[in-house]
Formats: sequence, C-alpha cells, structure tokens
Amino acid sequence: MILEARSSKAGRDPDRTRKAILEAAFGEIYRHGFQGTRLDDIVAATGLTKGALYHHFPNKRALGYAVVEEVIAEQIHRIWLEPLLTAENPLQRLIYNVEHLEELGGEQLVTYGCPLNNLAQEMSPLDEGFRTRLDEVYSAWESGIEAALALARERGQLRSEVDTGQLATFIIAALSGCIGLSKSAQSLELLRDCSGGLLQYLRFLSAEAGQ
Amino acid sequence: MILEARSSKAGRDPDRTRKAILEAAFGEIYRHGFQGTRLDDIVAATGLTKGALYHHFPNKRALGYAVVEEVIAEQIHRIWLEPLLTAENPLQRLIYNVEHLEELGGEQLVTYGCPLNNLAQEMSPLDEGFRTRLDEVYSAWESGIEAALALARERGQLRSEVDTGQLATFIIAALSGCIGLSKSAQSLELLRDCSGGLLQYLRFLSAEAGQ
Amino acid sequence: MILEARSSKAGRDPDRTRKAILEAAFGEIYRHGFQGTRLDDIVAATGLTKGALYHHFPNKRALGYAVVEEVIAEQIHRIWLEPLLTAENPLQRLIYNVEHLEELGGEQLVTYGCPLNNLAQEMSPLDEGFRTRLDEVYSAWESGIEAALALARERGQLRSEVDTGQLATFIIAALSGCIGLSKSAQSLELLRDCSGGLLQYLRFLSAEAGQ
Amino acid sequence: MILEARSSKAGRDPDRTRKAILEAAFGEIYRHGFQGTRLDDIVAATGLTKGALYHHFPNKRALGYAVVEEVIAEQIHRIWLEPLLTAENPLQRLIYNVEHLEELGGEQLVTYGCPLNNLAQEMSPLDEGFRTRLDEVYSAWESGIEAALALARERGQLRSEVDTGQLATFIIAALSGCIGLSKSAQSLELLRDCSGGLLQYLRFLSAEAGQ
DNA sequence: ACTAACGGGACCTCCCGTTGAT
DNA sequence: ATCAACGGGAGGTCCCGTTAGT
Repeated sequence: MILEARSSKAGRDPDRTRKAILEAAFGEIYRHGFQGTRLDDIVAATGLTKGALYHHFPNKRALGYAVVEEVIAEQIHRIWLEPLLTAENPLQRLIYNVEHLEELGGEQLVTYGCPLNNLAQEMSPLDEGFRTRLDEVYSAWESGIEAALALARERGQLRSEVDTGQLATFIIAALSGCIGLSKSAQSLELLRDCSGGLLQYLRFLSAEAGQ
Repeated sequence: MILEARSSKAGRDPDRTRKAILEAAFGEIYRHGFQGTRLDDIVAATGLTKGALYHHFPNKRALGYAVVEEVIAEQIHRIWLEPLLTAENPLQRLIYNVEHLEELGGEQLVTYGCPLNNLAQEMSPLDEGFRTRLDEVYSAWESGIEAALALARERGQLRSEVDTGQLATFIIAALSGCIGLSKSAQSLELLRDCSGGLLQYLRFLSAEAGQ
Repeated sequence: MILEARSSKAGRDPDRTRKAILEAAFGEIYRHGFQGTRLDDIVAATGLTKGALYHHFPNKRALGYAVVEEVIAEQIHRIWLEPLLTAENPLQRLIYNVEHLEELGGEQLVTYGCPLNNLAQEMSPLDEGFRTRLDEVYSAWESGIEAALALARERGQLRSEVDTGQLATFIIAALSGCIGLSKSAQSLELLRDCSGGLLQYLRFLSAEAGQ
Repeated sequence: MILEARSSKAGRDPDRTRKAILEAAFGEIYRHGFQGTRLDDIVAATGLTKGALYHHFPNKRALGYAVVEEVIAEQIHRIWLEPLLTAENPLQRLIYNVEHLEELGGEQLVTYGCPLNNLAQEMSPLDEGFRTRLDEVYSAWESGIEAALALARERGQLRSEVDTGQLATFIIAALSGCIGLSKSAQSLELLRDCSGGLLQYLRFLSAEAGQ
C-alpha cells in the first residue's frame, strides 16, 4: 500500500500512515522473517522515510510487536474466529476452513507459509516479548476452535468423549505442521495430502457421532 | 566440543576440527537461527579462529548446508530411521518415539524446538540451497516412517485402508506442529497434550486393525 | 578538505559533504591506487564516518566511478579543454601546456604520476565500468586537442598533411608515457627531457607550416 | 605451466618449480595487478601449494621483485635488446618492432597492456623496492635503444643533430603511452593509429638523413 | 622440497537508530 | 508529521603468512 502523494504533509491521516507501515512491515516480515527484514525496505514499500516510521514506532522490535498484535491477530480473528463462532454448524465450518486452506491463506501460503507460525518459530526463543504476544494469538485461535468443537459436541455432532481443548490444540498443531511441510517442499499437493490426513481424523470424530 | 589448546596449529586432526565446527555451528543455529548466528560465536565455541573455519568451509552458507546434511540429517537418522527399521515391531516403536519426544529431542526441545523445523521455516523461502537440502531430510524421515507403517499394515497391525504415505507425512507435520506450539508456549505440558492428540489417532488406526 | 565539526549530523550541506568525500577519495586513490585505497582513510580525511559515506555512495566502486566522472574529468577539462578552446592561438597554448606540465599537474606529478593514466592502467582491464568512464575522459581530452590542432591547421600554423585525430591521440599517449616514465624514475629531469622530445616533434610540424 | 605429477616430490627439479611459480605469478600479476593478485591463485595455477611458494620466496613482495628481475627484464631483453644489438640495421629493426607491436607483445597486449608499464604505474609510488627494480629495467631498455640509435647515427641513417638519449626515452614513453591508451580503449585500431604517429616521427628523422 | 591446517587481522558492506530542520 | 543527512558499530569475507609434519 503506497500512499498517494498529497499536496501537504499536514493533510495526511496519521492513522492511515500507521496502517500503511504496519501492512508493509507485515509483508516484509512475512517474506524475509523478522531478522531478515530491513527497515529501509519497509519505508521504501510505503513511499515514506525512516523518520516517519520512527515517529510511529520507537524501534524495530516495537514495530514487530505491533504487527503481531494488530495484523496477524486480526487475520486469525477474521479467518478462524468470527466465521466459526457465527456459523450455523461450527464443525462443518471448521472442516470447510481446513479444506480451503489455500484460498483462505492467500496464494503465498505454500511459498511463504503461515505468518503466525513463521514468526513464532523464529522469534519465540529469541525474544520474550514476541513469545508472549504470539502465544496470545495462538491462545485466541485455540479457544475459538475449542468453542466451536464444544458447541458441536453439545449438538451431538462430535463424539462425546472428545477432549475439545486437546483436540483444538492438536488441530492447530497439525495445520501449522502441514503448512510448514508444504513450504519446505514447495508443494501444493503436499498441503492437500497433509490436510487430508487431518480431515480424515475430523470426519471420523464427527461421523461416528452421527451414527 | 572445545578443542584443547595445542602448541601448534598444524598437526591437528582435520576431521575432528571439522566436526567441532559443525557441532558448534549446529548449536548456535539451533538457538539463534541461521541469520541470527554469528561466525564469531561459532569460532569462540570451538576455540579456533575464523581462519580455521574458512579453511574448512568457504562461507557461512556452506557451513549451514553442511549442518543440515551432516548433523541434522544424522539426528533424524539416529532417532527416527535406524530404530524404526530395525525394530521387531515398527509401529510400537513409532508410538514409543512419539510418547518419548522429550527424552529423544533433548532437554532443549521445548525451549528451542525442532532443529529441522526451525531451519526449514526460517530458510526455505529465503534460500533454495537450504530448501532442497532440508526437503531431502524431510523426505528421508518420511520414507522411514512410511516403511514402518507399511510393515505394520502387512502384519495386520494397521487398518488396511490406511494410505501409509499420507499418514507418514501427516505424522511428521503433526509432530512438527506440536513441538512448535510447545516452543511458543514454553510449555512441556502442551507438548504432552498435543502429542497425545496424535497418539490417540495412531492408536485408533491400529486398534481397529486388531478387531 | 576537512569538514569542521558540527554539533549535529543533520543540517549539513549535502553537496559540500559529497564534494569533500570526492576530494578525499581522489587524493587517496591518486596516491595508493583504487585497490590500495581504504574507505577508512577516506572518511578519516573528511572527518566523517562510514555511515555518511555510505549515504552518498552505495559502495566503493561507485565512489571510484564518481571520482572519474566528476573530479578527474573536471581536471582534464579545466587544464586541457577550456584553455585550448578559448585561446587566441590554440597551438601555442597546447605547446605551452606541454612545456609547463609540472605546474599544471601539481607538485605531485612526478611523485604520483597522472591521475587519469594511473587509474586507467590499474582498473581498465579489471572493471568495465571504470574502463568506459576512463575512456570517455580520454576521448574528451583527445577531441579537445584535436579541435585545437584543426584550428591551427586551418590558420596555416600546422602542416596541412597532418592527421589531426591521429596526432591528438599520439600527443596524449606521449604525455602519459612521459609522466609515467618520470614517475618510475622519480626524476623531474626525465620529465623535461621526455616532454622535450614531444615538443621537438610539435615544433617541427608547426615550423614547417611557416615556410 | 602446470607441473606434471611425479611419483615422488624428491624427484622434482627445484629450479623448474621456481620457474613455474615465477611464470604463474607473472601471469596473475599481468592480469590483475600486483595488489589484485592472490597467492592462492598463483599456487593453484602451478598445481603446488603455498608451502612450496614460501619455500622459494620469503613473501609476496619478494616474489614480485623476482618477477620484475627475471621475467619482465628477460622479456625486454629478448624483444628489445638482443634483436636490436645484433641487427644489421638497428634503426630498421627498431622501426620493425614498433610496426609489429601486436605480435611481439602477445595477443593480450591490447587487453592487458604492457607488463612493465602496468607494474610501474601501480607499484612505483607505493614501494621503493619495486620502483628501483622497474627503473633498472627501463634503463636497460633505454640504453639498448639508445645504442641502436647511436649506431644508426654513426652510419648516417639518422640525422646527426638527434639527441639519441632523449629520443630513446621519448620512444619508450610514446610506446608505453600508446599501449596504455589502446588498453583503456580496448582498441587494436587505436594502437596502430598511435604507433603510426611514432613511426611517422621516426621515419622523418631517418628519411631526412637519407637525403 | 613440499603439504595441509591454521592464525590473525584488515576491509567492505550493511543497517538500526538519531538529529536538526521543515 | 515527515524528511534527508548522518553516527556508529557489527558481521562476513578474504588473504598473507606460519607451523608441525612428511
């Protein structure tokens, strides 16, 4: 998102500038990792200069934190929480999401992987600030899925002996693992195969319930 | 492995030196990522100098490649291939491995995650040389597990309709995901929970076969 | 040119800074050759830092190119083009220049030689970017001398059968050679002797025209 | 010159090894300059190792000195001294040499220039040891040409008022300059043009004598 | 006479962050 | 709020020379 030129700087919307920086930062971090991202590239992507960036964020790390809290968390919410919690049939919607990972994750999913998992694997052991923020996003994701599973179980769509908390965690782990493997292999087919393994498990847990 | 000080620079065992560099490099890369690793730290860990390192490896990247090919691949082989392929009951051994991830992966498994997955998530999209080498390790891992599954299926320990290739991929993905999640959460408990989800799936697939 | 210390890094005149870097770079390259020049010496000579240098030039090579295009080309223009093209009697002015090489070239002419020739001999075979830029300076020098010779021939000050283009090239070659020889010998006398050989030739070509 | 493998190291001829190193060093220095030459490249070109090089020469500089004294000086002697001093008509032979620079200097003359001039321009101001040795080669070259000119004058082939010493110096300077210019321009045509300028002068000095 | 392993240090490159000004 | 100019320092690369050994 490159800001269009305006006649005066004073006329710019500071929130829009902040958003633009965050988006550009997300894109660079997604493609190069946090350590591999250069601030100069971010400002170049926005058409601004470093001074503007440092006006909105005290340093690179804080910018990274903001990307986690505002961009990545928002994506998880938009894709995995909101749809599941408003769905008529949460379990079906969950299965639908797993079946349509590619569309939901964007065309770069196989190329660059999962933004959340990427950052987590890179930064969690290096920086506690990143770790706690990433962990919170994971927790939110997990509780969303667990809520959907619990609702499904209540409705008799899921085997009653299922530990919804454990299953939610396992689903996220499996998804992250599948996307990660397909990234290493650069293979969309592998992503489908691998998520197929998860789907089989999910269908088994729900199909049995239907009997 | 710190090489003891010697009176001379010549007369050393070149293979031992190379090994020492690789081990030190593996440790640094494991803890800080490849991009976050400094050659100075590697040489400091070995008691050598940059000159020695440069004598054995043309540059940092080649050193990284060698770590993948010689250290990480060897670990996968030692833990996941050799035991499974020589076991009386490969499926039991596979389950045993999943149950004892902590001991097999070392005390730092929760702290720093899976060495293979870490490098793959960081470097696969950035460097094709890394990607292909890491992909090969994954492939070897996968074929080892698949061979064990196929043998188990032959012996009637596994449901006959199981696609062993897909399942092997899914197992690796789930393992990688579980370890990654537990790293982000810094929680051993989460690792146990998550791998419990995988075990349940595996036991289901094998228990049914017994019927 | 050492920039005076200022309280701030901002608020400087960027053009002056750039000039200062170019001048310092020219001096170091002139004395040590391009490959023998260290960026540390250049920044030390200006009182700046590497950061400032890197802000104005992307790398050492680009700095070298700029020295050729802006400093050396300017010197050639100031000494050999402008005076000849505005002179009442271009041929006389050309001879005057050859007779007063020492003053025009600076006190370091015998010590360090011709800046243009030095760089050309060192870098032309090593770097095409240097070669083309140096070749352009040579071409400009040559066309200036040729223009002067052509005018002189028109006025009957030069034998009519002279090939002004060839002669201009030869004059530059002879000058470069003379300065180079005197540098190797560290002998001002040799410079005078050698340029005397060229002067004799020039006088012969012009004296005949007077007949 | 790569030494053929022998069954034993003791069986090698030390003088041949030394020669091989000198030849390889000359080639590398000719193409990359002295400062741009790496000892590793020299030893790679000979098939030896650095130990062998340091057995024959105490350091890089001494090797460079030896290249001047033994390789370059020998070339000057072979091309410019011996033929001129044994020729029936030294002046004709001198003119012949100027006319056939390309063949005498090798195919790389335009590409890489004159080995003697290259080293002189690069190293004379940087290292007094190089300067004196290169100056000696120039002196030898000059005295050879002067001897030829003096003989020619004696025989009435050259105008009697010619200062043979000055002319010899000028010839060398002009030759060096012509080769240097053609190197910068990467133009064989320019070499012919430029040496044509010198030839015209020489023919004039001799033609007049013939009258 | 020759080798491989290694020491040691210099140099360019690169990038995060700061400053005064607008 | 935004900018260009600049400080400062770290990291990878590179290469000359040394050493014990054969």
